[in-house]
Amino acid sequence: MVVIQAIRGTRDILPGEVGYWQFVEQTAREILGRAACLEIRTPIFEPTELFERGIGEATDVVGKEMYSFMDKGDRSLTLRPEGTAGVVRSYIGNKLHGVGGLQRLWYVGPMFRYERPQAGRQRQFHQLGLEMLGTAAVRADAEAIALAMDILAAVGLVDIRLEVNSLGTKEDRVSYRAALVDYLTPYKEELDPDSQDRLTRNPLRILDSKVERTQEILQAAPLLGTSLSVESQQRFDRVLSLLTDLGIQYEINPKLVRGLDYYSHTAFEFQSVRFGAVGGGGRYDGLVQELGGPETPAIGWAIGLERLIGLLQELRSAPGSAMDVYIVSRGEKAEAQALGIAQKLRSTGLKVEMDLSGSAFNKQFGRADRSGARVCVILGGE
RNA sequence: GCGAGUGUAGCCAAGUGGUUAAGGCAUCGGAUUGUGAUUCCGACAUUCGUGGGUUCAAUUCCCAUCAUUCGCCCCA
Repeated sequence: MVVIQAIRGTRDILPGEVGYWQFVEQTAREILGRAACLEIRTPIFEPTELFERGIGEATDVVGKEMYSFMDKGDRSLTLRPEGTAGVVRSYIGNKLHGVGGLQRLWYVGPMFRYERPQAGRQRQFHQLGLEMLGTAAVRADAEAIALAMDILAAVGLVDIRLEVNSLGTKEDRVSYRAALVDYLTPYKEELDPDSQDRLTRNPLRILDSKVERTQEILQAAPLLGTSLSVESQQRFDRVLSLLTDLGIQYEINPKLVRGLDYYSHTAFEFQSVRFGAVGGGGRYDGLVQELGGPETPAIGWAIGLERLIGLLQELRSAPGSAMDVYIVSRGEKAEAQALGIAQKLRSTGLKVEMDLSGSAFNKQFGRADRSGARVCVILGGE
């Protein structure tokens, strides 16, 4: 028999690890719930077109990482590569904007990208995300960031660096894009091949190239900040000042450009040493309209749970719950009684494990000890 | 999609072109023992990811394939 194995890039979250997941999810649920955020559960697959229109066809996520397939009705479907597009689709389709303006929606669940697995990267991974739809308030930007930082801190990740930047408006980016292309074009031959390609396709992404020579060239390049309109700059300053008021440390990274097309104004990432970004987000004022909804400003973020938990595992052991009682029994009569007693104790709220082996007492005691139960019930005699 | 490494039991892991593939941990069975600890005995890979090739002979050499790890691209 050939053993069937998990699909490449997927993995099982085994019982020994699942405590971390429950802990993180519960922490997030509490913090977000206290902030009037409502959970939303959307399908894990959507029409391919949703992501093409929402995320942007020029992005790598859409261009080469989508997990797409045709269904029996000849429709092109895609396993969601991120959460925002689906939430926005739902927001529009269910007319959630009619419910009274602002919606703070959060979600957690699997996402899929067809890539080579690597440290901190899988084909199926999980994200926790928040989308605040229907507000352009500067305070919303700070609130969204603060909630994410609260969650990271509450699970114990204190050495996460917050990087922020402003991408300005669409118009700001158009003018910046032109300025950047003007600057880089004379150096075209010296850029790495990827960046040369991006020069026409997606110039802003050249900014976070890791190629040394490319970064040298960028030293003197114009910065996004210089192309911001006065209004955009003022808006950014107000966001920063709110963060400062909240005591949230941040670093401005003028080269921070997010990978998806829909961002504008505030963009941010939560950086770790081991994985790079464990999460990130930003404002996406144009997306809802882009997908056919009413003009709706919005901001959101997502955190990668595999990465978050990977960091957490270095800091603490798995949150778990030992049994309260371990029941040992030997002999036909005692064994028959054991089950009834176990059920009775469980009905009172105790966590009870029953030994089913029927082996010698000292063997059962050994297991009772290792179970971590505080009490051992012994049934049967010699 | 590209580059490099790895693939021997639940886990860690030695090993060699040729009779029975070390060892440790864990597990299981049993014995001893007034502590569930220790000690002792026993069990636990017809087989070395899979398929093919070279060879008189391959776990060991070659090829392919799959998986996995790390890096690039990109991102969570």
